[in-house]
Amino acid sequence: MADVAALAGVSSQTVSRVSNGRTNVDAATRDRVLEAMRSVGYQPNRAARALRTGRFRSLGVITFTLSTFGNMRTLDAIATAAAHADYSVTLIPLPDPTVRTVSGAYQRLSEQAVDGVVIIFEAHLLDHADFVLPDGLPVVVIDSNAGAQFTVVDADQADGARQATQHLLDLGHRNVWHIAGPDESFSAMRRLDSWRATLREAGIEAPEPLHGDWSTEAGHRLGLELARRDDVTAIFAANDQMALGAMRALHELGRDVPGEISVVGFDDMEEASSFWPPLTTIHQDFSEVGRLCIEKLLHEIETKQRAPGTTIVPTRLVVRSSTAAPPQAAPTTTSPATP
Amino acid sequence: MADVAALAGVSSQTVSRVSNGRTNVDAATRDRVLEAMRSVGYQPNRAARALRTGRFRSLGVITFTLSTFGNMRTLDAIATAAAHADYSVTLIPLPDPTVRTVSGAYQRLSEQAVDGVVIIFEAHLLDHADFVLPDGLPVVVIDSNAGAQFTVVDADQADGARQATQHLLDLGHRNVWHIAGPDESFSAMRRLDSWRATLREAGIEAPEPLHGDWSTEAGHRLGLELARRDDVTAIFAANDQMALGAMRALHELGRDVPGEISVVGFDDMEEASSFWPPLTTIHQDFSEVGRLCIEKLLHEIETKQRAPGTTIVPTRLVVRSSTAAPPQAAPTTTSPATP
DNA sequence: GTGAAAGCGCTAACAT
DNA sequence: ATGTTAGCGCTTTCAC
Repeated sequence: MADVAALAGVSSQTVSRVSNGRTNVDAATRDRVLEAMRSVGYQPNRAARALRTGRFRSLGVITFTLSTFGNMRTLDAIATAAAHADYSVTLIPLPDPTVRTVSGAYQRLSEQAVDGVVIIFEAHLLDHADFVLPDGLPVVVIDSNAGAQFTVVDADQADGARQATQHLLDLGHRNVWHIAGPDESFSAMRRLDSWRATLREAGIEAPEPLHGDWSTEAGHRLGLELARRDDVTAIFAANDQMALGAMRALHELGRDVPGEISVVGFDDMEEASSFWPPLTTIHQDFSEVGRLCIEKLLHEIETKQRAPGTTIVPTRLVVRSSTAAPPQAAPTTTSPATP
Repeated sequence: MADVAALAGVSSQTVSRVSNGRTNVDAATRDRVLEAMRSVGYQPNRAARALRTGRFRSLGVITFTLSTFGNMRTLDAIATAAAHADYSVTLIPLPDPTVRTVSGAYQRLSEQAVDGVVIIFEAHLLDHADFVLPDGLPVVVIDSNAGAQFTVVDADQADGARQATQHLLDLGHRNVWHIAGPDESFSAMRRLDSWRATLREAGIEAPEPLHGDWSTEAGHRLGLELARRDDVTAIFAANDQMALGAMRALHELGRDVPGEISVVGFDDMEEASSFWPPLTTIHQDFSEVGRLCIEKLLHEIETKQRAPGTTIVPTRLVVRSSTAAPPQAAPTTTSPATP
């Protein structure tokens, strides 16, 4: 910077002003400085700037795994939205809980040079003693019910599960079986609760749900169990991957989808429309969730005000070919009451 | 830091030494400092440290999109390996090329506070005038043929494509059609070249390849074309998603897989084993690619020595149920020559 | 083994 | 519109 200042015949302060796009610089001076910057190959030092301003212009994203479809899509949206606001995104992957306890790494997340963080996992896990967020660091949480304490952004899990279950009921199914996600997942529990509530509203006692870990393998294993029973005509899986695994199990056992058994997923991953049969599922707008996260987070950073509360992004049913009326359902006959 | 020093009754210098784990500190003094740190809630300031040392302990990952399976998995592996070495990972998403040209953002990537970068896209795109990497910044490239100039780590695309094609040939297919990736992709071209070469070695003239953009939609569209021809018995798709789309097209047109037409993919994404039929594909070890990237990059950063060259990670064929002998192939009869 | 002094590159505050 | 001064929190160097 000193070089640039010398070359342009100005003070380093003026160089700083030009570098930061301040307006109170004479046009001619600015050009001279710009030219000097170019010839010297000047590039601001972020560390020095951060040290001085106390701001890193960087956001942290904390997550256990990137390997689920939803987390990845959300991360993509977050990175894009952050870049748009000229913030960089620092990934803070967490080893799984057990390993973490041992290693004691990330004891003070605060060492990370970030102005705020997005957390993509259940907030109650933050209670771990060895996982400490610095006081005052703005935080936005996805997939959580911690709205009272944190700023939360999430897709409408409950309504999505309701739509899925209701769709099956509307088709004439007498009951709907559920392949749920793991207990620790807030979304999994929301979907499960909502599925059960929807059945109850229809006067139906929900069967015992099966629990998987979101993987196709779990879906396959659980699907095999369901496929062997002859009273099952409709399955609502808590995500597309388990739905895919379940459909594979159904195919293996020669059960026709949707002729004998209907299947609905959740997520609407890109591949879902090419599964066989194309999967009826609940569409989640991950991009919008990611975008809103950054919007909220940036707002908290800039205003220095916490704004706890929950923002819900709608989900919607996408009907494709994995659902149909149950085999034993009588065709919809014109009731005598209506001509 | 000054607070800690005062509380422990030592100089800030000693606090620094303890903070950095230097050995030349008296055990008693160290304990006193540690205790003081705890009670004050001390946490080192990364910016100040970076300013002083000139090192950020952060790695950048530059990529166009996270939405392809391979990029995602690679990023996951990179983040994990980097965290292991106590480096953080900064995501540097690039808007698509056209937008980039307009915006002129990322003109100087160097402003990012990173010690080195991993680039997950074709290196020749670096030639764009508005995309400048600072001199001397260590770089590792994935998916590239720029081994002479950069350090490159990649899966063995050529051998994978060879195995896929040969597998189909070994099954008795007289020819193999190819759904290729986009021209700009180095891996796509490697797979295409290798497919063609393998056919040529078998004395077969390769048919005209079809080009998709890696998406299931493209696979579906191109699969429809292929499905309508009656001379096609074997398809090698350049990734699993296009293979999935192609299988959907085949199902829609009532063509049996693998009875009438065999399909092979590339990537071995987690879902592939649950596609219907379970997909025969080429397994890529993304974790190993990511791990090696970081290993190489860290080595370059620490030694300050560039080490151009290409490291290849093996790929392997995973046979599942989407491939079989062609319908018209005569059963393998015992040749008169062998008893 | 420990401390004092200096300065990394930048910008906020004030002065001109 | 531009310059001067000071200092952010740390580590390197050198002295003791």
